[in-house]
Amino acid sequence: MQRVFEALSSPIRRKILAYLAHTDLTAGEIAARFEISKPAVSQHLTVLENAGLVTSEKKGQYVHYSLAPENLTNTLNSYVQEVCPVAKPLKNESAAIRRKRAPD
Amino acid sequence: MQRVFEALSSPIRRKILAYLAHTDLTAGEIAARFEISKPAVSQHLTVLENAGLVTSEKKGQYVHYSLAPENLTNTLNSYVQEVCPVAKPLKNESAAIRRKRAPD
DNA sequence: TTAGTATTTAAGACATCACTTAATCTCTTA
DNA sequence: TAAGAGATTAAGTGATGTCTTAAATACTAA
Repeated sequence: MQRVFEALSSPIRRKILAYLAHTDLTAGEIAARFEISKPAVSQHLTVLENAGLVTSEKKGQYVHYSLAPENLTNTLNSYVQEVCPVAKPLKNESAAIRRKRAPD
Repeated sequence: MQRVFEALSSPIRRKILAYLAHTDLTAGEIAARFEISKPAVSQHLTVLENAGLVTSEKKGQYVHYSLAPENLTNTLNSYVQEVCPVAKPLKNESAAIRRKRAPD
């Protein structure tokens, strides 16, 4: 919980998550999308991984990073429910998406 | 967005929000629940207010703080939808709560 | 084995954050 | 008006976060 919110407090880290939401990327591919140094990006990736928001897998000399969406979703939704139990949980558009899925 | 996540990155500030989720409190009542100094709490309240997560109203010599649940809910839910558009948005229990409300 | 690429680790500089105490401001009430 | 309480502002200090460059590690391929 703490690590998740700490990880999300950085704009760069949120941007990394946004990239990974579209597709997996290697460390180098992620670093190429920012103007800061590779070690700096690597440190951000470590923070995200320690928060359980991304996973990494070494393939040869590359390290592939993937989004771990469940932890982010679960943490934020749980927190919203904890602090705002009576709040309208979602915007209409997302509610519409949800209706198309099988409710379990 | 940035201010919201920045505000939520502090355990003390999240705890303040949790208190305010139950009831409005004055600055002094909030400060009494923590071991840090009153000015420190006041600074945290400023951060929360600048993020739009709480509102304050001066009544006589007291300042009453209230949760502003909509901004928190909207920001976090929007963010979840942005990064995890295919994720199951809410836990079952909260989905149940939602079903009881009028969907608009 | 050697050179080159991908990535992380290490060390240190600099900025920002969170706290403290002291001072200030506002309001109440004797 | 003066004293006192509630709250914030100001100023300074120590801790934490984020960046850099340099070095180390791991893998690939000539």
